[in-house]
Amino acid sequence: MSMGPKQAILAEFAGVARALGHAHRLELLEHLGQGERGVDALAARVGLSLANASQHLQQLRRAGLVANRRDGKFIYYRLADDGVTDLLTALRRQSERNLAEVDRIRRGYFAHRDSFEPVSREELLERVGAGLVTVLDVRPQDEYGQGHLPGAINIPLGELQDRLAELDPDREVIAYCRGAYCVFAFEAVAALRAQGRKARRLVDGFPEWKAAGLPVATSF
Amino acid sequence: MSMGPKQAILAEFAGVARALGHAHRLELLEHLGQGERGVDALAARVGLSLANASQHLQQLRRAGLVANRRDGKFIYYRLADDGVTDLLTALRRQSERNLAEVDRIRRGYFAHRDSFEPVSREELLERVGAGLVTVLDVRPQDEYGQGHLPGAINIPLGELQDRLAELDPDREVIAYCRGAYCVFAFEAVAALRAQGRKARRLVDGFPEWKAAGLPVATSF
DNA sequence: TTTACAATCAATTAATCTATTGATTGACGT
DNA sequence: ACGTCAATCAATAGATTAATTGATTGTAAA
Repeated sequence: MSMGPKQAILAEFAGVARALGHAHRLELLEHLGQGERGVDALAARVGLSLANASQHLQQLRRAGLVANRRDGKFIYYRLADDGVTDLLTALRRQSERNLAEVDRIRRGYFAHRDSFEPVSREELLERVGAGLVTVLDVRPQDEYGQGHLPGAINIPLGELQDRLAELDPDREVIAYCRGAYCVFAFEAVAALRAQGRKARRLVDGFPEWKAAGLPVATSF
Repeated sequence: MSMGPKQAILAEFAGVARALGHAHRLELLEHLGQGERGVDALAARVGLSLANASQHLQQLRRAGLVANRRDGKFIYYRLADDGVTDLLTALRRQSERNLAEVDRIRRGYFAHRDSFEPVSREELLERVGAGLVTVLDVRPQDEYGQGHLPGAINIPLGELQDRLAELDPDREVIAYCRGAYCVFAFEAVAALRAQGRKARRLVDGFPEWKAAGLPVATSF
């Protein structure tokens, strides 16, 4: 079964696409978009067995989408480059355009959908510059530590109720988390609004911010 | 087996990715990037049985990547929108970046690779504006008829040797065909150079030109 | 060395995907 | 109505992929 050069190249492309063709792998990539992670941590977050997560990660590696390094007895995975986030964004855009299904699911789940008009990255930069808003990172602390928006304060979603005092009541909050479909930012906005605060969420999340070449802060 | 909303959305995305995960479907999309096509014509060009092509096309349709219409007893398929080409471009970019394999295949096949530095769309527009170049479309006549670069002349690759007289020997030729991996443009450039002509190829091909929002001419 | 643990590997089963075959549907021309 | 042809549908066998289990490899600490 000989194949022309074009077919061979297309088969390579198809291999990359197939690597994206599984919800668990997309979720792994989403987490890796936050920064480097060990296999065990990834497995726990995505809810996979260790062996299963390992095998999915290896498929991603074979497709050239992620890379890894060993440090002591841990192996850390990361996205191969920022282009991966671009590809994921392209996939999301196209999927959103064509699949009413996505919208249906999201609307069905997030009750007050008019609450969720997202803020663009440009608008966020403007309003931060003018000192008008508080940027809130609702991801777990370790993800925040690995990289976050400059000036963002970190209150993981679970602690939000108890730490409301840390947020200036007179400033609008712009919340973000992992990505466009990370539930945390939606829920944070809902919770803050329930308290009478002004709150919106950033369009998509941290990986897209980083891939757009905007500044990133780290804190350790 | 209940699934959170995020998993459900990611499963939709994965479905779109999986639709791209087969060389035959990518080739079908490449042809559809040229314009509308009937099932039979597509099957013939890609080398599939009619039923097989039909089923692949239906998978693409379920993923929202293509649409179709009926005209008499024929059913014509087309790309759902220009965003599909963007997604394919993103997939190609990422694949190229990571897969040395692609380069190896291409270099193995196209002998004089230094001959093939591509011309950007911007450079082509500039040089056409200055009247310095002849734009050559080497696709089959019917694909040309369905849409081509403004001012391009159409000489299918097979007729190139016999119709060399139609090309001004003092002007450089910029050739293009279906896409970045369409063999025709490479071979046309090689053939023209073998005749002592100046020739280069356009980076990628017609669908990308169209997706970039640049003007398209049709002739029937 | 021994122990412990992170991660991978290997092997299995269940599920899904592919290509082919032959039957069926829908639309045109006679 | 009938035959024809484009395309889809339905059913199948073969191939590929996914998740689980238990064994194995590599590294660090006891």
